[in-house]
Amino acid sequence: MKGIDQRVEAFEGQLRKAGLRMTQQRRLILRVLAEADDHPDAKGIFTRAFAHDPTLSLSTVYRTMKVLETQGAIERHAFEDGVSRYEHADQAHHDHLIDIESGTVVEFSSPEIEALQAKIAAELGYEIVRHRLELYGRKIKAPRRKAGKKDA
Amino acid sequence: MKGIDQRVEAFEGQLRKAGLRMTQQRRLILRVLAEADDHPDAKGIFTRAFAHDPTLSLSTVYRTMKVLETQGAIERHAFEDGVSRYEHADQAHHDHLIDIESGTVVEFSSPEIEALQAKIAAELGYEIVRHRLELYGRKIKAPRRKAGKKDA
DNA sequence: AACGCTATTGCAAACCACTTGCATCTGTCA
DNA sequence: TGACAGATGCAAGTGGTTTGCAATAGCGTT
Repeated sequence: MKGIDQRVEAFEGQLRKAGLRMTQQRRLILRVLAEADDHPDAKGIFTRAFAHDPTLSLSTVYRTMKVLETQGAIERHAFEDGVSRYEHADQAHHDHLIDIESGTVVEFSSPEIEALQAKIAAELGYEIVRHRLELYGRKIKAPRRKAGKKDA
Repeated sequence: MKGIDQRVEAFEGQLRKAGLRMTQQRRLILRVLAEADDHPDAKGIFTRAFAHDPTLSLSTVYRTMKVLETQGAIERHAFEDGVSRYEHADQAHHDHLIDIESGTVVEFSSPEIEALQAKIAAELGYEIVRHRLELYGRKIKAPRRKAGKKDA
């Protein structure tokens, strides 16, 4: 991990500026998010945080996620399973490829696609405000390997 | 309209093959869908159909949509507003651009983007099963005058 | 045309993810 | 330290969608 504390700290300042408070709960949730390398949903975040503070409530998680989202600290995604999933927003823009068998989410980005999107929108008389691009696929079974390398 | 009855008829055969029945309700809902040129949600479909048959229930609409989807007769989309919206599936594949101000849905398709998606997925070791691409944007106000007063 | 089997329907209750009202608690800042 | 507005926990509420159940109605058969 790289600088979870700094992240939390930075966010605290951001909150202050908005007249909001840095509470224990928010600190905890922030930490959980910073440590997550997947895309957990509210319940998942709650579970992880609850382990550190059994007084935490699920509504606080939801409320916190809303605050974090409004502050631009996290991004919310709703994949096909319907629930909202979150990830911290301090990374470059990217889209997602979801493994329909394992649920694993892989991130990718494609400037070419983005450019095409903008072009298409423009042709239709629109300017893109945001977009949603999700690929649902399955792993391609490695086509017979010749020199026996163990696979990942 | 172009061949709503044929569509309904064709679907009836399809149902039969699956051991399912063509009921009045399904006929009605099918008709409503065929006549729709937008992307109505369950409630919308229900409202339109209810006007023709006040005994119809919302649960039947939901159940029917599920049947239709499984049979491949319609496609279900969940845009950002969260509710499921439907459209009949007898048209070419396309994606959607949603006007964030009016909610209007514009359809478009881009073989180039699809190609890029496949390429990206392949590079990640995946084959795409399906995808979701939605552009959210706002209409560009016609840039009539160039030098000077910005209206609004 | 009536029969019987079972898919389908309507209704109400259940679900689920998420939100909210309210009384209490707790950051923050003077 | 005190006061006040923001934040929390709990429970109840929402809104979209699903489901259990008894009644109904397609559809192949007689």
